[in-house]
Amino acid sequence: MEIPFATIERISTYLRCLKRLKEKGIKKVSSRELSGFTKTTPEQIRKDLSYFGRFGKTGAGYDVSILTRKLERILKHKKIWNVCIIGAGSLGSALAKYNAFKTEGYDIVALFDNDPQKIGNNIGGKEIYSIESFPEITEKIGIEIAILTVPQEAIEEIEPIISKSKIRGIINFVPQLLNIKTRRKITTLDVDLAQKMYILSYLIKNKKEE
Amino acid sequence: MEIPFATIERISTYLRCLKRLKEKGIKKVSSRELSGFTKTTPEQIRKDLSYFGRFGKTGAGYDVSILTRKLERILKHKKIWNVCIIGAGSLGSALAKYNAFKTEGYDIVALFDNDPQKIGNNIGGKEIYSIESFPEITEKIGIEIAILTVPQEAIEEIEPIISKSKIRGIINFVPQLLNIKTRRKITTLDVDLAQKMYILSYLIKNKKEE
DNA sequence: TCCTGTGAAGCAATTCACAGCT
DNA sequence: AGCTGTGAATTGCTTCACAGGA
Repeated sequence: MEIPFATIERISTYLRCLKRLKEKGIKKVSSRELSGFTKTTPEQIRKDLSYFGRFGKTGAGYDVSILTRKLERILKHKKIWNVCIIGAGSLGSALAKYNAFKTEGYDIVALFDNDPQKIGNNIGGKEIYSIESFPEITEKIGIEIAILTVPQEAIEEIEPIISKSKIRGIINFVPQLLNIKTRRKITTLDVDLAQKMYILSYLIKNKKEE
Repeated sequence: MEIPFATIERISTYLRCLKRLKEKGIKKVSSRELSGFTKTTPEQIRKDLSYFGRFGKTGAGYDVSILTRKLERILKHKKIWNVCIIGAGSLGSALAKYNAFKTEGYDIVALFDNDPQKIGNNIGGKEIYSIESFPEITEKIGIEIAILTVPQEAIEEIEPIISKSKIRGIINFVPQLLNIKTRRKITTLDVDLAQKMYILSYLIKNKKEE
């Protein structure tokens, strides 16, 4: 069965909420309660979960711990993913320091740049390596996910280097699609912040009055 | 007619591509050519555009300049939007320096923080103001969009302050939904980077072999 | 001939409604 | 009574196929 992409997006939201509930010591949650923390309906939550199995108890809702574990297993087949950042500019450096993903099991362990001035420096305890050593270093450390934050002009130089490596996934902050050959080989997810701005201003303009 | 959200997302991608083409001096583009820069089909592009009008010439494609202008008008009813950043931590500061939106007409002009140490400082030429002065300053400067990059714990303190202001749109990097009252009043767009990580690892795991 | 614009068809996702468990 | 899980109905989106203009 083909699982809708939107379902995957929502599942990761549910997981985030469940983790919060768990921290708060809450043991049980119903689809109705969970929907209060998201923009979805209880039916949608149950349908989404049903793609992957039966996790609830009829009449009683879901066990927070169990559901958390199950959803984690659905979304992550490794407990810890090593992640690197390509492009140690302001955004790349910030993400390295920010490191909001570590608690979720995505650990930023290295940065790469082509600026000799930067190479060897440390950002938030992570070393900046030369982009030339990308394939070796990533393989040695066991990095399979890269966050791409290079300037747009650098994209063409970078792509073949990534392509040669063992990288399996890219989060791409560069406002340009990687070429089709790269995308076929490596799963890429585009995050275009300028696009978000456009969308937001459209939504503001066309906000429904209530 | 109700315009699909996905259409709005794609339209902003088309706009980005058109701007690039314009810079390169390209005058004409067909839906087929444009689809080469996106993940869409020519039919989808034509359908998306048809929600808003007829912009092409049969047999000849689209005039890049004209279409750019039209799409900009669809997505932005103001030429320049002033934007502020709430939370001058590493992510907020990076976005202020990064400023990739300026060329798109979204200009970051101020930051806000609650740390007395930071207030008065300058980041990329933008002053950091006290969060207490948020409603006055934003109104004075004419800021209608805020980028929210505060730590999660600060959310509850921040929300009533934003609510009291003239802010109309929020790009929310905090991995938590704002409360429904705020969301009804202010258009919010959530950008959860940890969620992207989860989605990426799911996609890696379930990548279709070809 | 080439390309746009668009109804109609086809497909996919969401919502409904209820059976069944506790 | 309260809640899950899920076929069926519905809604919404995308793709098809073609009329019509340059």
